[in-house]
Amino acid sequence: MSGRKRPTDAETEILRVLWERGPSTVREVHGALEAQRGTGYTTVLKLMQIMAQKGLAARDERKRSHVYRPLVDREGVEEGLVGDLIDRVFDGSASELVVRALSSKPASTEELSALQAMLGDLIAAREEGEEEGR
Amino acid sequence: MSGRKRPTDAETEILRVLWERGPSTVREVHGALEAQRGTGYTTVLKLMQIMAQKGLAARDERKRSHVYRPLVDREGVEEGLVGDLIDRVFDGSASELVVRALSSKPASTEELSALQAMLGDLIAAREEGEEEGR
DNA sequence: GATTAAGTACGAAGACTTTCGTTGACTTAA
DNA sequence: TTAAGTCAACGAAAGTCTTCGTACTTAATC
Repeated sequence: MSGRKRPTDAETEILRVLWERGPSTVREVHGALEAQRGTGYTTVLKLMQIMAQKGLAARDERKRSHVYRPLVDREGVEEGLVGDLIDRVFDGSASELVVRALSSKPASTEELSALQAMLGDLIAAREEGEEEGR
Repeated sequence: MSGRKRPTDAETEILRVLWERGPSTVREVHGALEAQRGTGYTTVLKLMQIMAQKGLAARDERKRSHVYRPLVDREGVEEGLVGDLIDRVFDGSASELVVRALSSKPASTEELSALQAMLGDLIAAREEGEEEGR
């Protein structure tokens, strides 16, 4: 098995920086992070070392400042985190979670329309597949 | 401030039982839980004591077996958990989370249709409100 | 060469979660 | 009235997460 368990909060935060920036040094990640949070440099360093150990990231040690890159892809991690929440809290029902998501963080009307269209496409695709199956 | 922080995994699991069953004793919660997980009785007891202390639940000590009831409502906790994930992982965008949710746990076609209809209602409601504003 | 700066490595502390054993009190049945 | 069962209360242990101080190394600068 590879990255089965969900990354911790701090790890997720760092992964987001790595996904955003691409391969980065500890200093760069720390710089990106301290804008929002006031974490110390060695804290970020330690976390990234642990992440490398866990297989969440790999590091290139050729340069003096090691360069870290994510070893897990964004989509997969996001799906894992959401899926875990769905299982733990919403009894496995994605649509229950969607309902709560929209009441928690109301989306713009444009986003809602886009979502609606996306659902329409999904449904249409399924109906097509169904017809082919006959 | 009341229940600001998100409940832990174990706490959430117990809250779900309390929401489902209504006010319950430790034994009852333990019974409902051990079907899925093999947690010991005293573990559940301790967790529920902590939850009472944190203000997540209240207990009635009049009977010998104390009866616990949830002090936080399900919708609010669910919104908190989802909202937290949206903030931490999806940059505050609910629709991004929805996309991931549907790829992580594909919903049935019926559910998708229901969701689509719900979005339609939401959008319609907003357009009405907009017109009134003029 | 000596000093400063920038890095990494290490270890440990503190907080939080989860787990359970043990104890003592109370209840019921024999 | 004992014995057996049920329960709450502790306390403590183990695991995880996050944090940072300190020490060591290497590079650049004087």
